[in-house]
Amino acid sequence: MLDFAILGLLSESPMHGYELRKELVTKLGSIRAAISYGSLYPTLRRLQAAGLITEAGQSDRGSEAVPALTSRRGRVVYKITAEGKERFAELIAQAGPETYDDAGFGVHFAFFARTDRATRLRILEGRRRRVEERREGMRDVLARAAERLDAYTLELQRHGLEAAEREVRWLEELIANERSGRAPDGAVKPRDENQGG
Amino acid sequence: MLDFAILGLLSESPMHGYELRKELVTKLGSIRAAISYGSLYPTLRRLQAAGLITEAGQSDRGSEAVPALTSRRGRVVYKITAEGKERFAELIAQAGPETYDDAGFGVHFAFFARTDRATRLRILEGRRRRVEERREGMRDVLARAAERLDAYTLELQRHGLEAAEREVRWLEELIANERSGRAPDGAVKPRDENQGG
DNA sequence: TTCGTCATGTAATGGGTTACATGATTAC
DNA sequence: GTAATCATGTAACCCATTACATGACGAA
Repeated sequence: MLDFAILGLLSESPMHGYELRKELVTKLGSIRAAISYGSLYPTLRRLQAAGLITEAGQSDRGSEAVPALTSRRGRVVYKITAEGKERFAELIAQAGPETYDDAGFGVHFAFFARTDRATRLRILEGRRRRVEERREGMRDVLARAAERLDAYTLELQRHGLEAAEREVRWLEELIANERSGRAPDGAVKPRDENQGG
Repeated sequence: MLDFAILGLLSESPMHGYELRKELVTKLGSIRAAISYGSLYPTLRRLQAAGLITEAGQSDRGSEAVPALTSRRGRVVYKITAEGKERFAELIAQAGPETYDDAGFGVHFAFFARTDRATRLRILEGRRRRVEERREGMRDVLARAAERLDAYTLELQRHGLEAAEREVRWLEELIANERSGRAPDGAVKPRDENQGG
């Protein structure tokens, strides 16, 4: 999941770890808390060791003046490699069971702008089915075990059920939009969805 | 979290692992998926080793002597001990930061029927604050970074924001009910109709 | 010079999962 | 007597967290 998100962000532009973490918040803030450094930095090293990302040096991207000379420590800017792009393309094309849970779905959705429509549809439909199953489970409990459950437990189930129903409706809308060729904001999408750097 | 839930369920009635897992689903199904056996059974052993639960011995199904030798398979019914009850009382009285995230809040809420009102209020208010912070974060992103984000990322944020707003309203209702001495099932509480479209 | 923020990193740990492996009970 | 389900258990792993530790750098 982290691999996926990092590759995705670095394929938009080179960044250092600290910055990456902030971008992760703006991109995935609605589906998970900020990633910890204890997770982020080892992951960057691992991706680098695997040849999927590489240190960019300081030349490409000057939002500000980069300190001319730093000794050992200092910001390390990473950029994605050709292999990394390949790997990201593989990940973004996946649409299996692991793509339907909260985390997997969220990350995939966050990169839907660079996912082809057929894959988007498969993911949305898989996710819908998954949420419908959860919804049915909760309906079952409410129908089957309501009497022996206390008021708070019931309220929790009702709230969960409502959230599931709402998500299913949301997904149906998104699916309908995909089928009719609209972006989620209702605008008709341009033919080419690739974005420049 | 598992410890908490297991102690809570076993303090209602003795159960074996498999049964416990099913009860966990009906009690916590709205906040997390079913627990795996690879997590459940080792936890039971650990709780037993810690003296918080103990084997209830004779089965409720009338099977007699336990085969003393090699394979001691078969259902193992556990019940809570006095120490376990104490521990559960400690856990249920907690209302700290760890009680405000999704998992912690959900489990605590599921046992609200056995939590005193002051603690319920502290937890609900702490949770509300936590969700409000998330909500503000998402509002911030939408206000600050909307232009440079694609339609799907924005839709994800909007959906997350809406969910957070909804949860805050739900919590406010619950808090108001607690303050006026009503249970969430509407026993005394005049409950609104489900809002329509 | 001390504080706050940016920035990177390691060690220990945690709380689970999946895959594997087997035994006991029930329905046919 | 066998298939399905109930029931328990272990080993290996995974993906992250917290706590700790260092260091650069600008501003008060």
